[in-house]
Amino acid sequence: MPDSLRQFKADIFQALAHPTRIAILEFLSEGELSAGALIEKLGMDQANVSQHLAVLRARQIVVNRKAGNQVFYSIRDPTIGKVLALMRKYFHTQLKETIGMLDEMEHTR
Amino acid sequence: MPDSLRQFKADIFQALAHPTRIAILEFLSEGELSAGALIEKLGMDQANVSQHLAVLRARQIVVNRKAGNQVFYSIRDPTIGKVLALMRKYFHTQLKETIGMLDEMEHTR
DNA sequence: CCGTTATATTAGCATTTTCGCATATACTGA
DNA sequence: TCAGTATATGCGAAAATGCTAATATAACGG
Repeated sequence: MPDSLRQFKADIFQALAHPTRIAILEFLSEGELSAGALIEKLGMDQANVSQHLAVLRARQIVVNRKAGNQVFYSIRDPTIGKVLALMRKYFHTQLKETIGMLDEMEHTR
Repeated sequence: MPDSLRQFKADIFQALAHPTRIAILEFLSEGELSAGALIEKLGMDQANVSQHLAVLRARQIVVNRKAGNQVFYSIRDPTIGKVLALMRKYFHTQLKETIGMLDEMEHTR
């Protein structure tokens, strides 16, 4: 595989590599939301959220729709939602293993 | 979801967000490889590859096994392989859409 | 046209990442 | 123990990222 394709994938992962952007995508995975609604749900600064949205837009992970005064965001390809769901599963496995390890250490103390 | 969990996910994505590390994981998804074998397949500097392996190790995405002189790496959880496979699919969709768009532009020129 | 609301963009700064190079560590066989 | 091979680590510079504060743009109601 040419490196440019790997660069493309790396760029997508890079876009996902921030807690705020993950939060944004988790909210959006339940449906379209306005920028303002996201800002409120996240409880973060307007400019900050807008910048994170710009990152997601640049990678075409989200698309936006202008309606009068507001801008509504949604996830462009549901595959991204699946990636996040897989990540959730991965996280649970990792967590369980860690707990198991701690448990083991407890017993052999 | 607490932000610390999102930070954890973000850290995993961060670890995947580099073309070289994606290449490493794609090679490893076919099975265990020694550091030297990876360096040869990648055609990159030894120290550089070693540093990327360190990133993947720190996030526990890969594990290593020492055998005499060499160190063999493998992917710890197959879920990571699935994430990469999904990414491949995502990439194809995106590519097809882009081509379709270009095609459209061609016809309406 | 004006003030207000919603959103985006810019600039400056601190932090993090990546790379190349040099060096360190670990194991092997003679 | 010594030379050689395999791998890891430390360090400094350059580039990318993220935050805050300020400013810009766009649409609305009056």
